[in-house]
Amino acid sequence: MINKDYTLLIIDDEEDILDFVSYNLKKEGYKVFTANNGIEGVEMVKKITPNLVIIDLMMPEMDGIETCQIIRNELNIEQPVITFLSSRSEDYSQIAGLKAGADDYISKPIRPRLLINKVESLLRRISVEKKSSTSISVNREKYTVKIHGTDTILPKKEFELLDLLSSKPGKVYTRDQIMNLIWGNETIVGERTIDVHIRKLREKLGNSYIRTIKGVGYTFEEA
Amino acid sequence: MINKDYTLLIIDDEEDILDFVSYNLKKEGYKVFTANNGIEGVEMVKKITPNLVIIDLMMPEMDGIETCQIIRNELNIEQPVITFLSSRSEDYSQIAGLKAGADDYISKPIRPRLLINKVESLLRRISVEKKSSTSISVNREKYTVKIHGTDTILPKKEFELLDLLSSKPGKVYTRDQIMNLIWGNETIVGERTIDVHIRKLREKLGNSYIRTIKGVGYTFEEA
DNA sequence: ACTTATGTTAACCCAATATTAAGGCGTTAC
DNA sequence: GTAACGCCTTAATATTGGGTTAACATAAGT
Repeated sequence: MINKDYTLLIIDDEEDILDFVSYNLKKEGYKVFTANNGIEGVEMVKKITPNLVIIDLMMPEMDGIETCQIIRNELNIEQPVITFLSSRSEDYSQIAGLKAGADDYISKPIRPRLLINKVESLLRRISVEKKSSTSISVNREKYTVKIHGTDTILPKKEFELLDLLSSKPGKVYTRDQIMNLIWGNETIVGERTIDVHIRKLREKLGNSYIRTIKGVGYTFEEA
Repeated sequence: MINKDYTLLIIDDEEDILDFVSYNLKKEGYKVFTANNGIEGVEMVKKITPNLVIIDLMMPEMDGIETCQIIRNELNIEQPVITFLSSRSEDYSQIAGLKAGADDYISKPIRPRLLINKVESLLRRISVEKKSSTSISVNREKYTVKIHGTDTILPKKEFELLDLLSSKPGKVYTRDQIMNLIWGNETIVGERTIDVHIRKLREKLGNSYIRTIKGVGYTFEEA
C-alpha cells in the first residue's frame, strides 16, 4: 500500500471539476486543497508546498501553462510534481504543456479509477526522487539509471526491478512481493526468471548493490 | 533567477505608453527598443531581431494585427515571441490577435508588476524552447526543421511527432502518451501508425536521433 | 554430507517493432 | 473537370531483442 500522507493541490476555474476531482482524491485519503485560478493557485503552492499539483489547462486570465511556468520559477519552494488537466483533444497545446515543465497530463473526461492510478504513480515518483542519495540514481522519465556518472538505458523489466528495489534501500522484498509488484497477479513465470534479471542488473551495476537474503528475498543497499 | 539578456521591442503610437512600458522593462535589465508605428516596427524587427515584441493593437495606419502578420511572414528572421497590448477587455479582438500569430496579450491598464511577470513568463517560454535545440532545431511557426543545416519542411504529423520527442531530449514518451498528445483522445488509429511516422522521420534525420525503448516507447537523443 | 535455495549460462520464443506497399482522401496543378 | 500529387493510414510480412525457460553449477543451512 502506498503512503497517503501527501498534499495535493488542484487548480481549476470550474467548480464542478474541482469538486469531482477533490472528492475522489480525498476519498483515497490524500490531503487535498483547491484553488479557483492560477494566481490563487500560485499563492497556495507557496503556502502549503504541495507534493502534487493538478492544473487545468484552460483557465481565464492565467492559463495552465503560465501557472505551471510560474510555479517552476519559484526557486525557493520544494518543487511539486505538476500534471495538467486537458479538455480532450486540444491535442497540440498539451505538448506546450509538457514543455512548460509539467510531468504528465490527465485528459478529460476524467475517470476516477484512472485519475487515482495516475496520482499514485506520480507520487511514487516523488518518493523515489527524494531519496536520491545513492551513487545510483534512477530516472523514471528516461528509463535510465545513472551508474557511476554515466546514463545507462535498461530494458523494461530490469528497470522496473531496480526501480522497485532502490526505492526503499535496505528494505527486503520477498520474491512473492517482487512477483506481484512487477509481474502482477495474473502472469505466472518460472522461479528462475527473477534471478536472471537480478543477474543482469548485477552485471551492469556491480555486485555491491543488490544483496540476496537467502530464503527471504532481495534488498538494495549502498555500496 | 531568469536571465535578463533579451532584446525587447515595443511598438505603440502613444508616447506615454511607450515610455511607461519601456521604463519598467529597462528597470528590470532588459534591452528595450521602441517604435512609433507598425512600419517602423517591422523595420526594427529586421534590424535588431528581438526576442519579444509587444505591439499595441490600436494604431493608426497599420494596426497591431497587421503588423503582427507581417512580422510572422518575414521568413528570414528568427521569429520573436509576440504579444499584444489591448486597450481594456475588447476581448474579441484579443482572439483575432492570437489567431494572427501572437502568443499572448496584455490588457490595459498596464500594471507594472503584471507586465513584468508576463514578460518573464513569455521569455521563459523561449528558453524552454531554445533549450531543446539540438543539431536539429524545430521551428513551430514555419513547421520546418533544420536538419544538418538545411531547412526541411515536414508534413504535419511528422512535425508534431518530432517536435514532441525533441522537446525533452532523453525523456521516453510511451505510445499512449504520443497517441494522446498528437492524435487526441477521440481519434483512434491503428497501432502501426506511429511506427510508420517514426520510420519516415528516421529516414529524414538519420537513425541516430530517435531511439526505441521496446515495450515502453520512443525517445529523442543527440546523435 | 545432504538438501534446498540461488547463481549462471545459453538457447529459444514470441510479442513488440520495423518495413514495405498499397489504398483513400483532400488539395493542387493543368 | 480531372489528372497528379502528397499525406495519412492500414494491412501484410519480416525482424528483432527482451523475456523466459531449462539444465546445470554453486553456495548456504541443517
